[in-house]
Amino acid sequence: MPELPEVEIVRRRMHEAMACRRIGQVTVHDEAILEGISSTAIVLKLKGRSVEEVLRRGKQLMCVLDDRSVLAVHLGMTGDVQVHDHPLEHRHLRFSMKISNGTWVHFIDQRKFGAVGHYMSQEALLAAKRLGPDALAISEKEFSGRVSSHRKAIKTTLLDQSVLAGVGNLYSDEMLFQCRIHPETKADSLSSRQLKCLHCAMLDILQRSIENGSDFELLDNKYLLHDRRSGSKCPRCASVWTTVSVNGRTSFICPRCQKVASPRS
DNA sequence: GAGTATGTTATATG
DNA sequence: GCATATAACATACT
Repeated sequence: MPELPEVEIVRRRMHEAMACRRIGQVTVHDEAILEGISSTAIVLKLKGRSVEEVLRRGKQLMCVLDDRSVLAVHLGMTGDVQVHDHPLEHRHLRFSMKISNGTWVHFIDQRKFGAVGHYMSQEALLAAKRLGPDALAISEKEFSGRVSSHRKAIKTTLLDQSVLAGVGNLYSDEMLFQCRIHPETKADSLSSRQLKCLHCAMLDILQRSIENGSDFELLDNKYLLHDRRSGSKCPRCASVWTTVSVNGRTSFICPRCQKVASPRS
């Protein structure tokens, strides 16, 4: 589930549940999801602290505590955070916190690519993870500058969280489709018009997805994500989607609308 | 069994 | 050391 819009939805849920409240009991159900810290150590860091706010940079969630340190939560491929008024029995439950108003915040993650950690400050976290500017906050000028400074494929560049943070496999496909750019086009060969189009398409699809609760069925059918399945068709020219592997990730493209723009050298 | 999955990162290569 | 490419991580499903 989680690219920027899904993570933003989780952030709002966590902020609502935790902001201006105190963390009580902390339970690590599976130590494998902790990054660089032991169960006992993270419990000591969190228990009794109050949460000031829950922030997000790209796909990284950050609970800012009253000592300025940060509880970092990353959803990985299959992570989710649920708020309940009770403890939870769940096969994939990895981490839980009881909050001072009596609710519980539960981190669930089937595949365990997600992570929970603790950092001395937001800056320490952002530096350690080498996260670029957030995709919703980056200006067109900065987007164009950063993206076009790489010579690898545009798709790979958009997925590189140190270039900009938040875009994943599905949303990058959408942006490239909207702008009719082939995912293997070299990033540094894009025109300023194409870069501008990508920035615009990025904001559009990310914002729309947040508003829709990231339910792709609610998107207009001009979007690839509305029906991103093999066998279905490009809404512009009715060609059947093709898939191509870029950087080891499956990419959906329209074979007619998204031609390879740069000759391979 | 093979292939695939919305993410990140360690390791290899040039 | 840097930019880029690829494998690996854990688990479930088709």
